[in-house]
Amino acid sequence: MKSDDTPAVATEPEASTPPRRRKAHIRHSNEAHLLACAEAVFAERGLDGASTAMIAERAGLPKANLHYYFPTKLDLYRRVLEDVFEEWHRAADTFESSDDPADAIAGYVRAKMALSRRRPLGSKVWANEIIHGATHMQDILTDRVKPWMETRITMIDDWIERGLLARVDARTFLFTIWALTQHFADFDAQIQALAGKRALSKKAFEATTEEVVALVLRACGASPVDAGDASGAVADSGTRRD
Amino acid sequence: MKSDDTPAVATEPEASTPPRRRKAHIRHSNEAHLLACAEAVFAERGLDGASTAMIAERAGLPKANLHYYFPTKLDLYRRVLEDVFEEWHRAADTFESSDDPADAIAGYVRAKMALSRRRPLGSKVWANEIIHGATHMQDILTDRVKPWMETRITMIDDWIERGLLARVDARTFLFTIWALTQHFADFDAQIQALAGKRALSKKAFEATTEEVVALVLRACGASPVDAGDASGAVADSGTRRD
DNA sequence: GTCTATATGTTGATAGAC
DNA sequence: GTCTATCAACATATAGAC
Repeated sequence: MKSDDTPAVATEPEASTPPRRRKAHIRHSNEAHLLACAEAVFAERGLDGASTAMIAERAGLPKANLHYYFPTKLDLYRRVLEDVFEEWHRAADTFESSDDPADAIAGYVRAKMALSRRRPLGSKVWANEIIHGATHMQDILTDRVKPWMETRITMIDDWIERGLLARVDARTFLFTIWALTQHFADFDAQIQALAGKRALSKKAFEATTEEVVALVLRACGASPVDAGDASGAVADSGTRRD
Repeated sequence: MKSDDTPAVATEPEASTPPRRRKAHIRHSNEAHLLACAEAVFAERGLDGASTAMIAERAGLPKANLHYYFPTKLDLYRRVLEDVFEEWHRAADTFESSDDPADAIAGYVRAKMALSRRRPLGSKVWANEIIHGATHMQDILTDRVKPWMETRITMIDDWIERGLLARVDARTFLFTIWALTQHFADFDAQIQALAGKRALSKKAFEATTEEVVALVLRACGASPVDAGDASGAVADSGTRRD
């Protein structure tokens, strides 16, 4: 983290690559490496807190080199946001994996949790940008996220009409899934401070994932996909009345 | 917002106030006004993105005056964080308002949603700080939030053992409530972009609040407190099985 | 495609007259 | 308690030799 001499060489070009392709490869490899380092620094410090010098240092390149590949800091930031969106979008496909609501929703929640685990830094950059007004990603939200959301709302409303789901507000329900799953990436510092641990182990994260799946499925009134030990059921008193 | 001449006079001192008290009043009033302006700028831009010049300008005071009241930017930032925590802590008392889990949980969710509505900027400063590692509030988390959480976990586990709640992981369930309720403050830019609206009206926010209450109560297997039109019930097929 | 040196602006913080 | 003038440090971005 505070390394004064990170080598950070990103996949050396092969010896026998022809000149054209080698240059293209260098560009591609340096860009990818810079993007990864930028994602980390933007996640840790935010757009304003991150300096091009910090990103370049982490990448093991001189600052001028960074500006050679990405003319301005904002260009680099935009590219990071777009990358994060593309991965989110791939995970979002899970929603269509099944026509059974419990299946589809559980699958989506698991995919989102896995993403929070695998790429928490991207989630943080995204969250940070939205908190500060989403000024640099209005187009992504309007042109890409919104259309996706509209189709899923139709899907959910259809499930409700067929009696497969409780009468939830579809939009609020989708926000629920996002808020919950991304919380484990964005707020991990708080989770660690309150749980007194350094970081969640793979096993603990999987347990938490199933806990979240169960919470979400109950919240929307979909029955559990596979009955775990005691996941979906109220202890013994069923639906209580006073 | 881009006003070049915000007056921003915070409650003028009364004419007949004795000199001592008047000076004290000036200090108190200026500090409070600066804290409010700082909260807004920190929320919009983050710790690094916010400059003392911006905060001072919004407060209608020269920058040197800000540094007279708050020696460093970090001092000011810390005070904002502490203020936000104190209000959060007051809302958290709602949890103890009833021994009935549905009552207590619904009340807490409503209090948290009301806070998100009334003071979204504070929530954003808090979220921003956690995303970037919570380095300036480790003590608040450890000394104040964690003890609060431990007692509520005991409470929830007790409800579960008495069969009043589904077998949820208490910690994850509390994170669920936080993630969900704070989402409507922190991510409002995304919500507005995706809903295509400027901002949620008071009525719309209240409807969303009840939707969230219903989701949370179902998620933890507590029965609804007061049966609304169709809030807590699965449409007609009850707990479905394939 | 790489990198040293530098131009130009902004930042947090202070000095010191009022 | 107020505020103008100022400073050293650091920011983004570029010039131009290699």
